[in-house]
Amino acid sequence: MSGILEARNRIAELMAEAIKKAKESGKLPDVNIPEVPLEHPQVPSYGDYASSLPLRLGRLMRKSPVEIAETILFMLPTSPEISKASVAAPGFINFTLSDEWLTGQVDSIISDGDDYGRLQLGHGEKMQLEFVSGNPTGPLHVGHGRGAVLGSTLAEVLRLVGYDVKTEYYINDAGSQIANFGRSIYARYCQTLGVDKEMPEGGYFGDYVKDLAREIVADEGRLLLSSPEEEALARITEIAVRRMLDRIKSDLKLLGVEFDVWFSESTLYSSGQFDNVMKILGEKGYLISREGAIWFTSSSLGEDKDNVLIRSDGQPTYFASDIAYHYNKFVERGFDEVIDIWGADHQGHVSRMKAAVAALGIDPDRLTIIITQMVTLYRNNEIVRLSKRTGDIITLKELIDEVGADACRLFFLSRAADSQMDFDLELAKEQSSENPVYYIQYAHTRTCGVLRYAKGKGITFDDGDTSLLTSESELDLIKKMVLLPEVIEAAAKTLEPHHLVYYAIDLATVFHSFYKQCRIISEDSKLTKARLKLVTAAKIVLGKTLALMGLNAPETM
RNA sequence: GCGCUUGUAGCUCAAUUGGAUAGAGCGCAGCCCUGCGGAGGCUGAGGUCGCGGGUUCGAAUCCCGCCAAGCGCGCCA
Repeated sequence: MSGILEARNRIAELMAEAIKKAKESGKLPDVNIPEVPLEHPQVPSYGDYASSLPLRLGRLMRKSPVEIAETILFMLPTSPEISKASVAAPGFINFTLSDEWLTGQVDSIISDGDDYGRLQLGHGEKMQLEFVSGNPTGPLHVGHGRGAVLGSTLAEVLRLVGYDVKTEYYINDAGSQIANFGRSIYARYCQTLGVDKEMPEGGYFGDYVKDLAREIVADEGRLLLSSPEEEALARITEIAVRRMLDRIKSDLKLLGVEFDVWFSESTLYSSGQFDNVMKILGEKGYLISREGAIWFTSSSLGEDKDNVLIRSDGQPTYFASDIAYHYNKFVERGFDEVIDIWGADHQGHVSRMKAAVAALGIDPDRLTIIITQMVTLYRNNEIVRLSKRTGDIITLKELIDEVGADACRLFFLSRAADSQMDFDLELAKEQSSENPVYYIQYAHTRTCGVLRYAKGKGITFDDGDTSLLTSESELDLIKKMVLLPEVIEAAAKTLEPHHLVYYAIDLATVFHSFYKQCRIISEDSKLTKARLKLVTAAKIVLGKTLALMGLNAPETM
């Protein structure tokens, strides 16, 4: 366990011990004590941790919270982590971490190195994280980018805290939309070769469809015109989907997002898993035949209506294959927990998916669905819906090309998933020099610069004594560095990695402030060595935070 | 109409999940280079936390009711 969490636990233990002793000696009534709450006071002068436990015990114990707090404080054992504990109205106990403990953490961070922040929360539990999963019928758009950044960051965080995480992209390569896409490509293919062929109704009219058709013409020539239409259609669909997927993969790679598994929907059918799951649902009595279709009786599970699984034309719906897919995740592949990240347009699907999982006899609490709200693009305060270049919807690639991958990631990451976000393209570019991403990265390059300079001067500092770090800006920096494990813990528990962004900005701020305040390499060789250790540790923490967010940690800028 | 999500500084967003004086970036008004990288540091102005009730020691946070925005409500995915 990392330092700060040990210290925090220690404080909770000390309090529990104090209360126990107070109860035994009759100074406090014998009531059950809830878990000790510990938080960071808003005002730094109050201390590093505060507990409101006395306030909560007030009613239970029928005593004034201040009195309870004073009794606990009186009984509180001393501990090297804590230099000061005090009572504050209306019933808080405030704790200050000792300078000795804090400066000792610098050495501890250095020895942890890249493992700094590693926790054991997951205990190797098998967890699957599915995200993006955009249909291979078109390029990824901006909203997919948000899910991609959230998902990939979450995966890193959850791995770091001890989950066995697999990331997965579900490829909807079966069903009516794929058929429709194939017919659209086929029509464009024919048209490109001067053969009259109408686009299907509700087909894909984007320019990328024409581009794809032209690519296929370039590769295959007129060959497919001579095949029977059904055969040509199948072949063209296959080629087009593969090409679309390649493009999706490369767009994601630009954002630094890669997947462990690309799962094909059509394998659910070819392997018989789909039929098996339908059979199970039928045996459990959740299927009903009505109006020529087969329905999932979700209303019996508290949903507001039933849902069609097999259409009257015999074709399964997307929902049906998604049920089979989730059965595959939990039962066939044995994931303990599954997290799906979906766009806002899928939120109507959430509760019925959970109902379906429950119907299959799987505890629906093992499935967590995160909905990311919409991204609205702006340019100079005007909403941008369509790309000037193609006239189509703005693609993820265009966004990355325009603002850069790091800025793109940081921006997407800095908003909680459930709040809609506005993304002003001009602002993102204009501010590029003032952008938080550069501010954070610059802090990292500064650590590198100093360490380079020290190395050039032949300074070694393995024997540096960190207890010499006593100035306010040094201790403020250490206090912030020490918090990373707590931030990671919070991000993992709430599945909200946006905390990392705010932490990174705070960390960069205290580092820049320290850098301004303290001359690192000076005539005082002992202090120089101590400060170089501090800079080394700061580099580790900044680097780790950037890496977790999937941002570059440049040595120079 | 029903469901989900959101409403916090001029703008974009946080708030350790019920805690003490609600914070940051941008923007705005100033100040700081005799420094290892100024892509930096420091200071200031700016808030009825959408509105109204309620719950309790304590509410931006929980409950109820309004108002507003986004997304759903298909034998599309």
